[in-house]
Amino acid sequence: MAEPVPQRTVGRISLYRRLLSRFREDNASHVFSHQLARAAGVTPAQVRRDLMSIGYSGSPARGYDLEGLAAGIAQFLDSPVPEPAALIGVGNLGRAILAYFEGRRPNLAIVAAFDRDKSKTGRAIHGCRCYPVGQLARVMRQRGIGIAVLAVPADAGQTVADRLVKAGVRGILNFAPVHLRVPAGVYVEDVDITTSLEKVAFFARRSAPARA
Amino acid sequence: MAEPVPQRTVGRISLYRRLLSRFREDNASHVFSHQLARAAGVTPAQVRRDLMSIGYSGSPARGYDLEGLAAGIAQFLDSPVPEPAALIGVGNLGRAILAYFEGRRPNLAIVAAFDRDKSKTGRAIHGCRCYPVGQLARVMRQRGIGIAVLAVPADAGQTVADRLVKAGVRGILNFAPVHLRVPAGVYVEDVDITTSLEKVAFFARRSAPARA
DNA sequence: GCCTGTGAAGCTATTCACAGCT
DNA sequence: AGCTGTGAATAGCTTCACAGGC
Repeated sequence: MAEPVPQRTVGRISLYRRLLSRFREDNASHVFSHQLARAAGVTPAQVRRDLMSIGYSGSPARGYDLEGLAAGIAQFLDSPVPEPAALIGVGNLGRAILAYFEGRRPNLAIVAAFDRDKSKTGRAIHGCRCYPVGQLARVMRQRGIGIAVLAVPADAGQTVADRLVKAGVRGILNFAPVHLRVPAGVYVEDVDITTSLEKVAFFARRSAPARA
Repeated sequence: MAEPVPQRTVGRISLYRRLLSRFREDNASHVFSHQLARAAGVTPAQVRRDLMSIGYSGSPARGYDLEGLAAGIAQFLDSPVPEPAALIGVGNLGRAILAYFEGRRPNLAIVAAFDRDKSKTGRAIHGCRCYPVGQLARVMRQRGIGIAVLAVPADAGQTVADRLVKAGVRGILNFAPVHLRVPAGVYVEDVDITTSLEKVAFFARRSAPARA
């Protein structure tokens, strides 16, 4: 941990981990960098550099040991203690996100949901209890929640972000199409679906026409 | 259009456009680069360079004309003709995406949905007609669809991508947590929610503890 | 004075290319 | 022969800093 690991590398490490299961299914015990690279859509050198930067080593003869690598990634990426997360905004997108993460990684799970609409609160949705936003700070502190997934409309984004910061949030996964202004020390990762679709449309147009 | 505009710039241009409406509401007729920069969370120099790279100029005295800039961005980003898109995978996430884009940009709309589950096909969901995947190629060609949003499980991702390519797709917005192997000329933009959440957890942990 | 447009500098991330190992 | 680990080179992106204009 001498040098800070670049953000992109962290993202790819998470990807590599998911790919490992595929090699396990083939009853392989080791993978080479070029195999992982092919599966991830990056260059072999990139894979080697990424694994180097998290301090994991392979053997020139056999490549990377699957189990050892999985353990190495877990040690690098995962918290040793559970990291409960909250969802704010139980609309269409919020519910889809709840369903998406339901029962995935026990150590990194959405354990509470919040909405301002009273008709959504008081019950459980996809196995997750739903509270009114007024109880945000109380529930977050009580359950030790430091991570939030924000799936509210754009105009509510900053207001909710401010409340999250006051409640001690340390990281936000932001689906609201606004730039959030947060103090240093709070990490924000934006997922901007509209922009992503516009990028696809733009670059699709530039590419060579499929056929005559 | 002498030099190719970088991918990141295209993303930010899309963001800037959405921010413009906020300034319009304040009855402003012009914006300075530092205002846009602040709203977008980037540096003023970045804004100027981005606008330069799409060939739009402001005036040193007044900044950028709101209407002119909006028109300039539209000319750069948008297709002059409608660009119909398809959604493949009408699960929780797929339905949320349909709702999200319903009635947004008339020129860039999801006009057809596909699923392999017969119980979902034959009806309209969020105003979008839903077909069995078997009809993918037929409907896509008939309606001139060149853009696809992929919201299927990981194990179906590559198979569906292959079918899309055969049906003449030019760009894919991929929510499936797999790397898609597509021929050159097909643009793929990945949205990997699991990786994003793991990044948030990772960097949240590194940041300074909120308080004592 | 404060802005834009932009060449040049600076950074960060990726890829090259090869020594060393088996 | 073919792999990993890694310094060095490259490419790509961002920021600096200032000339030019109102």
